[in-house]
Amino acid sequence: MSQEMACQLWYARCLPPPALEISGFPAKFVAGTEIYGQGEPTDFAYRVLTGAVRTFCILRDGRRQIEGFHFVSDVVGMVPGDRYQESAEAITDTQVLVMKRSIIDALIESDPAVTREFLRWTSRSLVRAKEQMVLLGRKTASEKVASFLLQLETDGGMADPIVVPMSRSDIADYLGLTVESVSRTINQFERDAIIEIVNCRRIHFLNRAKLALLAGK
Amino acid sequence: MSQEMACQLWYARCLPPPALEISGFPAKFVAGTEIYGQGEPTDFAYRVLTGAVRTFCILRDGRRQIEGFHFVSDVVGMVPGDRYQESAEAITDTQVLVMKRSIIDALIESDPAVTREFLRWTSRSLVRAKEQMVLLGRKTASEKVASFLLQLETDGGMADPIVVPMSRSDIADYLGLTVESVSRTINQFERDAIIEIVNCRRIHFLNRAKLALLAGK
DNA sequence: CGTTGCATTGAAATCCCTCAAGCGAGGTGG
DNA sequence: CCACCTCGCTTGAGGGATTTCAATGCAACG
Repeated sequence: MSQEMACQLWYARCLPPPALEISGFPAKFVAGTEIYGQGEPTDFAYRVLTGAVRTFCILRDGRRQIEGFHFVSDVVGMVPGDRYQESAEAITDTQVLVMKRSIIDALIESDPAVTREFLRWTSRSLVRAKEQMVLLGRKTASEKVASFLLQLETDGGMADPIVVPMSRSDIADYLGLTVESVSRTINQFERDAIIEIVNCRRIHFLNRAKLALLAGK
Repeated sequence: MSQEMACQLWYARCLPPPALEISGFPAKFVAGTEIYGQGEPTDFAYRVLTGAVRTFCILRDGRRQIEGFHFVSDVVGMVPGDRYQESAEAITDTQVLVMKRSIIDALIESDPAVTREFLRWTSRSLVRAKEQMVLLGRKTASEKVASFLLQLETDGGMADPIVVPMSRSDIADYLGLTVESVSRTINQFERDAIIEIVNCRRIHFLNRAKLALLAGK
């Protein structure tokens, strides 16, 4: 793999600093349960060991915007301020390493190498967030779903029939669409022979080039 | 002003580290001209001294997503990687302080206090970006425009009739709308006695509470 | 075998976009 | 100085992509 390619992947994943392999205690969250909630004190950060996590915001009337999906080795809850601005839930049964923020923060304060790692990580997360802003603001439903599928492949590091751990509803709230639109679009992709839906949680790419073209940019 | 309030503003503004008051040379950009372009090497960062700047991405077919507006004391071009992922243009005539990235990067490498400042700054920018994702993905046109107007007031630190330095087209591409929708919404706000349009670049708030309610969250 | 939750599909509605024209301020040249 | 042009903003009418509403299908589970 070329240097260039490695860099691309690094960008895509936004891998957290190795420093976050610091000591913590393991915990399990059953699918659908809350890991932390909007407004709670930011006492802990969580490294995903198995499973997958969603972070999201809820508007007064219940509309939900999923800000990101987080897979093995990702870290969630590492946000500034003393209250979480968003919530996090386990998508599937999930094991995490729970780390005290006070310890991490102390490490950031005391070890410049760690600080720099976090800065790199955060900067890349910011780049990612900006790409998502382009998707949300200016892409059509087809483009959104195509982008998402490709993103899922890179992020999950999936084998050929990629696994879709999240529900259609999660995908919708991540892409700024409705469940129905997501469903319709994915099934249209199958009719167009771009993908094959093995089952609703397992998708096989038939025409990656077409998908990439649709994803636009 | 309470500590709490000061913190809110700090969040809203995402002020860059004072370390970025490091030496550089001044430059002027006429309204509408490019400061840096997508794909160019990231040799410089720019601190806005006067005027306003927009950063944005362009899709193949010309669709544009404005990622942010940047006012006096903001810094643009401080992104990871060796190529800009986005472009930046002067909205009005703008004076900037041009700073060599190599110098800033060296400073980040050598001075832990500076590194921490940048980490805080980037983290807050990330929080801001996530809020924008909620806006783009889940808010209606009215909610988007209301949010924008309030945001403009906080960011610009404007007096009562707030100044709108950017065009309707810029606003549209920032909110994921069309020029027409922005225009219609703003004028509807005036008909509803929520704002008074002194002229298209100067708006007076008549009912801030209503506006905040509309902005949702 | 009924229940429950998620996914799919269809039909109708709606919000926002597209297209088109008019308007007004600012700049330019005759 | 004023006609004229240009560009950005506004306004209207119509259309379309996506949502909403509603119903059905389907797989997991007790």
